[in-house]
Formats: sequence, C-alpha cells, structure tokens
Amino acid sequence: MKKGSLPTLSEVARKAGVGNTTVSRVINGGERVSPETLARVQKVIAALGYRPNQAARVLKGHRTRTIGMIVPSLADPFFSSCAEAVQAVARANDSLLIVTATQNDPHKDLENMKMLVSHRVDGLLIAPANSKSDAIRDLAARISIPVVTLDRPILNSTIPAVLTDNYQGARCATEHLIEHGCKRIVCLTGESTLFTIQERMRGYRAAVEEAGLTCTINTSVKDYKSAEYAIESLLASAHQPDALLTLKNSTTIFAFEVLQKLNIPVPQQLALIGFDDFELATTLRPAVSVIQQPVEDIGRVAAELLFERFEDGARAGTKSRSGKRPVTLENCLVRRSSCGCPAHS
Amino acid sequence: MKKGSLPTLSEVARKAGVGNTTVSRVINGGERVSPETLARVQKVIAALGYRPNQAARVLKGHRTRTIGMIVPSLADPFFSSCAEAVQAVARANDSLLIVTATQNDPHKDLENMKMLVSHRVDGLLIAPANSKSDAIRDLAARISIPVVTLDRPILNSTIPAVLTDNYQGARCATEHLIEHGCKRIVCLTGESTLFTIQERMRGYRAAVEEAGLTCTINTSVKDYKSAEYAIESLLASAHQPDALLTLKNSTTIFAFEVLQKLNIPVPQQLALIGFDDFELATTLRPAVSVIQQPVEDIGRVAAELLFERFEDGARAGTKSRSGKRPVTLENCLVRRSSCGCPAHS
DNA sequence: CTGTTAGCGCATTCAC
DNA sequence: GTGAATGCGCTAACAG
Repeated sequence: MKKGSLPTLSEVARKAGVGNTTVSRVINGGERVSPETLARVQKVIAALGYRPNQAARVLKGHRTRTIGMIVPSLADPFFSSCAEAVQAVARANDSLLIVTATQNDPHKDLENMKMLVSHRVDGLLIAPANSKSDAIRDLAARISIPVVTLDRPILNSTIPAVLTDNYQGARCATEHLIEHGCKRIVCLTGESTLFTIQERMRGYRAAVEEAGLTCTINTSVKDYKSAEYAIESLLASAHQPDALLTLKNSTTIFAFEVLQKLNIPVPQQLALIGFDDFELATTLRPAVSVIQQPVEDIGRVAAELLFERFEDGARAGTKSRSGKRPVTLENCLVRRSSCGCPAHS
Repeated sequence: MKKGSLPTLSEVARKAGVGNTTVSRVINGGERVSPETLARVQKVIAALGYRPNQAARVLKGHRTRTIGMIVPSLADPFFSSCAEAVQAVARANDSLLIVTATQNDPHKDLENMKMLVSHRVDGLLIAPANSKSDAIRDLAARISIPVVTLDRPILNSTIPAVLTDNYQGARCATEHLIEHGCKRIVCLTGESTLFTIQERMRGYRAAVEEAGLTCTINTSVKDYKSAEYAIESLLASAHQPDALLTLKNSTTIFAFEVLQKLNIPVPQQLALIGFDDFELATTLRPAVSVIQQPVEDIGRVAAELLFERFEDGARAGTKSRSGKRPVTLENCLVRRSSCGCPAHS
C-alpha cells in the first residue's frame, strides 16, 4: 500500500494469494468461501486496514447507502431533533445521512438538491422553504430518486409529505382558550409566509369564527422589540385582548419575555398558548402551555417512508403507490399554567 | 436515458454529437471548448437533467468533497450548533457534511469512523466519547485522512483538537462566586467521566483551594429527582452551601428547577452559576449566569483546520506540522442575576 | 469453492 | 478544439 492512499481490494487479494472475487465475497458476507481462505483473507484485511471503496460499488450500479436531508437550519432544535431521528433510521438501514442547511432560502433548496443528486444519494428528505415552488417539484420529478418532504409539503405535487396537523393544533389551542372563557384572543404569527404558519392561522381563524369571536392576527413580531411594541399597542387599545396565541417558538418566547417585563399577570390578565414545545417551557413561571409536535416522529416516519420506497423501487421498478396523501401526525395540547389550567406536579 | 436511472456523460455526448472528453470539459469549467459546442452541450445537459456522477470522479482518485462528523447526539443543541457551523464551512469549500451520532458509545465511534472511511470522506471531525481511547488514535493513524477532534481531545495522540478552556472557565466561575462573598461553594457535576467535565472539576478545585475554601463535589445528579435529593441533603447538612456551580447544562437546569420548587431565594440564599449557556437562561427568573462557550467557533475552527489540511496534503504530501498543540478557545462568564450580579436591561 | 473477465461513469493522457 | 483509448476499485457473470 502506497502511503497516503488506502489499500484496495486487489492488494488484499495479492497479499492473500487469492483472486479478487474471493476477497469481494469475503467483504460481502463470506458466502461460498472455505473457512481457511476466509480466515486468511480476513487477516490480511485487518493487517492492511482495508476498507472497501464505496465509490467503486456505486459505479457498479449499487446504492450509495446515503440519504440527503435538506433543512432550513441545523441549529434549530426542531430540525436537529428531526435529523437525529432520521440519522437513527438511516443507521438502522446501514446508511449514512448527509445534511445541508438552506436558511429558508428557496434557491438553496434547489442548489442542495442538485449537489446531493450529484453525490447519488439514494433518497432525499426535504423541508422546503417554499411550499409553492414548482422548481422543486419539477426537479424532484426528474431526478428519479425517492423524495419525501417533512414538516412542509410541496403543493400541487405528488411528493409524499410527513406533516403535523397544524390546522387542528392551532384550532384546538384556540378552542381551549375559549373554554377558559377568553373572548378576545389575539394571534401573533411571526413570519407568516411559511406553509405551517398559514395552516395554523387557518386553524385559529376557524375556531374564533365558529365561536363568534373577533379574529385578530398580528404578523409583525420578529424580535423582542417588535413583540414589545405589538403587545403594548394591544394592551393600550380599546379592545384589550385576554389571550395570546403565538404561532411559533421564537414568537412565544418573545411574547413571554414581554409579558414578564411588563408584569402582566399570566394567565389572569392575559392567557398564553404557544405553538411548538420548547425545552424550558415547564421551567418558566408560569409554565407555558403549548401545542406539542411529535418532532422525532416526523423525522422517523419520513425516513421510514423513504427507505420503504427503496424496497418498492427494487421490487416494482417504477413508483410505489404508497399513499399520495400526506401523512399527518397528530399534535397535542400540553396544558401547563399559562393558559389558565391549574399547575400540576 | 433509461427510466429509473440517471443520464450519463456519454449519453450527453451522444445526443450532443460530441465526444466524451468535450462533455467532460464542459462540466469542468468549459475551458478549451468552442462557444458553439459549449452552448450545445449545455443545452443537452439541461434537457436531460444530467448531473455528473461523483462516484466516478472519486474512482479517478479525486476527493469526494464530503467530510464526516461524529458527535454524541444531534439533538443536543451544543453539537447541532457545531454541526451547523461545520456545514457552513463545508459548503464554502464546496463539500457536503455527513453526520453520525454515537450516544456517547465509544464503540460506535469506531464503527462510524470505519463506515465513513469506506465512503471515502476527505476528512473526519470527531467529538469522541472516550478521550482515552487508544483504538481511535490507532485507527485515525491508519486511515490516512485528516482527523480533527472537537470539544474533547484524544489524549496521548497528535490528533489536532479544538477545545474550549474548560479548566479556566470553571475556575473563573468559581472565583466570581468567591468575589461575591460565597464561602461554601458546592460543585454539581452530572456524569463525571467526560473529559470536559473533569477539566471543569479541576478548575473548580483549583479556585476553591486557592481561596482556602472547602472543595465539595457531588457527582450524583442525573435527573430532577437526584438533583432534588442532592440539594435537599446539602441544605439540611451542617455545612450548608451558599453557592452552586453546575458543570453541565442539564445539571444546571435540574438544579434551577429544584431551587425554584423549594423556594430557595437565588442568589440571596444560594447563588448559582452554570457551565454552558442555554437559550432561555436570560428568560428565567432569576436569569442564570453561565460560562458561555463559543459553540459556533468550535465547529467553524475545527472545520477550517480540517480543510486547511487538505490543502497542505495536496502541497506537502505527508502530514502538515500545523500545531500539535490543541487550539483552545476562550470561554466567557456571562453575568446575569443568579450569581448575585445586579440585573441589567 | 475459486479465478478470469468485462465493464460501471468519468478524467486524462495522447494523437488528430 | 476535439476525440479515442485507458484505467480508477469493485461486482457479476461465467468458466473451471
């Protein structure tokens, strides 16, 4: 073995005094090889520190045993938890996970897809920045490898999606607030262009209108300052709210901080429910009630769906028909104190 | 193009009526190709949706333009933030990032290394579960690709490491507590086998002993219950502590929750500083003072070091001599309220 | 049970 | 400027 480069199969074969095929058989399970040869070859492999070169296998038309995952950000606990689950499934299927981040830039979605295709990943998991992107749909249709979206779908496409029931979740949260007697529930969205947020808005609106209440949606919260401004304005208005529904994590936290700063009694003066759970929600005072998404499940199910398709593809040839409708996972309302429920434990 | 399989370079060549070489030139920058041919080939490439097959390039002895990263868990904000930074550097170097998780199982460290080598990653970033592992050191020495460790080193090896100054950080936190007049500072470690934790213990011990105070280390905290037991015992003892130093994130949070539950005035009765910052540290009441690690920097610097080595390798042939000593990043004390400092802003 | 052979898709000589 | 030929490391027929 030349220094600086890894040993190859033929080197192993030579040193072991056998043919290439035999070595190949050994590294692929050792079937049809006599015990002595097997042992000898394995010894040489160990001695040389030989590792089969995946690239060569791939070239022979085999799977790369890698999958790609495209998410907005790995630093986001939601997606990093998804990624962890995906990684676990990949590992269970003897595959590796390649992750890329887009910062919600739709352009990078495409760029990353192309790059991953170039590396011949066996399949792709995407949380697309733009659910209305025809470009992604079209590209996905061409690359001839399975694609599954998670958290957000690609609309007008047949790409399988694993989502949570954002509509129902927000609706349920709103109804819960109404049960607590809240009459003027304001919805703080944070950036409102994402599919998930829009679904949640729909859910909020449905619940509010059904109860004959007024729908008030504020999309201006981007950081602490904008939250402060928004909430102060709300409190100063004639139509003072008695509850807040925040549609994403950061919005929930900004709102909480503002309420804490202003010394607003929560939930007495203003109840609060946030969409999406976060680590210290139970530690804050009051503990924050939230709609909790099954984060690990999203990743796990999406990855499982992807690996299923590999099997299907191997068997059936073309596309599997396994459900064109998205898989929708249930969210659940976690009642802590900020909504008005009694504190427990 | 046969359905179910991606188009190849020769298919492009055929449809464009040119030779393979020409297509190859086009996809590699388009040098030495006449404008017309260039345009024609590019059109065919677009029409076919052709993407060069990385595997084939690799087989020709080129880099895979992938790097591997082995971390305990992606769900841990610390490592996912590192991973995000690494990913960004990889991307800037036109490379992809493959991540694997070990759950701190030393055996999986090795397993993952082998798998990644098989995929011919250009380099490896590892946060090893066991800093004393000779197996990792030996394997790293054989695989002939650059390896850099982060957060934790491999002791007794020349593998470059990017660490933070755990010793100094804990020492600094302890000294700060002492400046606040604390006399009986108890250190809660949480699992104490990790290299980082042991360094922090050293720092705590050094500061405490230097001040002529008693060193009390409790390694029993694993969850809320054990934290409750530990803290209640401490408070019931004759030698009642007046400050807590918690050496890892989860320990800090368990401790905080217990103190909150027991209604212990913080910092009046018991001051608290935690090692490692966390998202809601400023939102809690009191806001938790912490030693903050430059998380993104760890990932960024480690990745940059890795890519530097590729250049070096290409130039120098053998190993680069760029610093055998670990790169140590500074931590910083973030003074919030729980240590006794006045609340600000 | 084992070896020989022929490509997989591409980059790279070297001629034209 | 361009193309034909060669081989990277490996697997999959086929022989033996």
